[in-house]
Amino acid sequence: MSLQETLSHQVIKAVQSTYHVVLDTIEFQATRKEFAGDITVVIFPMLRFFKGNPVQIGTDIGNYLVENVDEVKAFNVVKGFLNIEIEDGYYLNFFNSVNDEAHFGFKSPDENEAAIMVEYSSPNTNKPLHLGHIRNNLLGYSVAEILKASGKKVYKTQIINDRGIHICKSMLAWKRFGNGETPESTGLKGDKLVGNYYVKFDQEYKKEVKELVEKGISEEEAKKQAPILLAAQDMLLKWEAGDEETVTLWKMMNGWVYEGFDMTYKNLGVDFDVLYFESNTYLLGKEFVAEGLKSGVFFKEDDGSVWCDLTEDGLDKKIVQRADGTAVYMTQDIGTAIQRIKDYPDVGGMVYTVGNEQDYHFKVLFLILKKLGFEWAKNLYHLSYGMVDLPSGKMKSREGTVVDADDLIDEMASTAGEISEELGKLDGYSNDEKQELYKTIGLGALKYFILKVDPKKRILFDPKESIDFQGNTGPFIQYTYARIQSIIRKADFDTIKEVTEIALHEKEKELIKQLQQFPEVIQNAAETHSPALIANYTYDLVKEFNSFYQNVSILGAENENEKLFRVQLSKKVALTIKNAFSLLGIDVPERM
RNA sequence: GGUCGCGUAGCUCAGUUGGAUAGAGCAUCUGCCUUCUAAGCAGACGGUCACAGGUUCGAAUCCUGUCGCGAUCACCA
Repeated sequence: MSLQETLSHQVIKAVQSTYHVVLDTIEFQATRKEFAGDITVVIFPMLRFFKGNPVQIGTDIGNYLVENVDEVKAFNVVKGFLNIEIEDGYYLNFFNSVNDEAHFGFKSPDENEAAIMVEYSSPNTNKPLHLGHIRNNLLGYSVAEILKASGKKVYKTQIINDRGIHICKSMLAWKRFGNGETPESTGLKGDKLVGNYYVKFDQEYKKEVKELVEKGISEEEAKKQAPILLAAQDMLLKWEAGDEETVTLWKMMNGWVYEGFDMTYKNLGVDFDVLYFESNTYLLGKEFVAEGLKSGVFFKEDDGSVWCDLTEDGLDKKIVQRADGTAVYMTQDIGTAIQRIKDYPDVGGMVYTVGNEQDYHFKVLFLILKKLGFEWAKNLYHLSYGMVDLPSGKMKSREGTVVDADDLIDEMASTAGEISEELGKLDGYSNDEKQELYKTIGLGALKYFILKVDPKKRILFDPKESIDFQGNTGPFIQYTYARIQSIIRKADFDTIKEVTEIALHEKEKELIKQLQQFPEVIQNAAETHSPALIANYTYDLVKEFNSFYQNVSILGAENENEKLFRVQLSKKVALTIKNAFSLLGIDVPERM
């Protein structure tokens, strides 16, 4: 039984014996720093069930607890708050009971429980990844790791948008202006090379539109009739018809892009268990559209297009198949979802990491899947996140304001390098070790910067101000970890022995209390799909540790027992930092 | 216009199922490196929680309305 459960039980008994009322639940909160005590019972809610003076009630309960609960040392009452002081022994026992757990706070996956599939990234294959994709990838990866740590089996996946007019534009431009360029011949990353031709297409297209307008054609008409656009559309038709030359070109250029993406994913430290490609799934939804038509979930318009009427659910009518019989985005998403459950029958729910601009789409998708009668449809969750904006507004590729993912990662590492060089604490590190470390720190700063904010809020990123390395940042937390490692390296004695009979320093007690919360924080973060909770928890833990570190000597403790305990406690904090950061996909360094 | 989301210190953000005097970091200012890494610690300054009502013993938190910002309402994805 946890301490809170014990206390809850005893408070109910105390109230029962004095006031003859049986309460259902007792409200607890952590005691505020300015008052003596460790845990606080809020008296106010009790007044609903019986009359009395809150201070008197608190005092009565406090006296009862001191007498009947071993762990309760003392109490004080401030207004309607009963602050309870807990015996050091309780915290010491708790610490010793979890001290040897390698993954304290994590739950191992329950094989009987349904697995969850987490989708993230899911880029188009016509241009490189940018800062927006970084937020998506970090969020999806982190939520997947958090779900795993909370005891779920998880599959990471993505749907790669490998077909459509966008990739045809890059293909066409490359064919016309590329002179056979390849990543090898240019030394460019494949995704960058293909992205360049996407830009080239847009330039040519604009030129043609302008020329047409000068010839007296309306702008609207010109935008539709520009020859290069017509050629791209023609290419898409050829692709759909399976034209060999087109398909070969498509395969080659997509191949370049995948190689480029893989490098970026590797750099970012994210991975996937299974990939889905739109070119494989875009036709899948159609059979379920046919089924939905039969069962009356969908209806057919005179022109042959198929719709779902969602007006009764407060939404609109939504098209699920075009008049010409081809698939729309919705058709494909219906098919992909069903396909995934077929491929992985143990999956009972899915998380879609997609920006909040698609809130409506997913609302509709989930509703349609429910109407089609899929049991798992109630376990679908749209992990909707806010856009990453620049001070100038949205990132626009045509205006060259896009923050490229690879560039940003490199810049972060080189900034980390500059700061490290200035501080000069890396004597004995080889150049390779240094580069590795700079990347760890740079990525730590970037990932923490993005993950510490609530996913649904939009992020303002100012490239000029860059990302901090001090205060509430990734490097600050990494630094604390490195400091602890330094102490552990210096503690050249056996640290296994269990310490029992010591009085806890206030800072030590606070640290243990902080550690105690970790399991609950993980569960909470999993339920709310929020890496920000993990980030904030880790920051609080680290702040607490630094205060301890600066105010209490660890290796210079008064006696061997205390020294041993402080090293153990520091070690545990370091391990918790490492584990918590692993949930955010952030590495920790041994030195920095 | 309809729908959804957001609005907390100069800036970037926390704030648990409603609870004590709303918390951090950055920036500004004070102290602290003959002692375990100063990317740190200790402190100061900084608030009409967008605004107005309502519910409650108690509201940043719940309800209603107003204003501001963003997204969305495609046979695009």
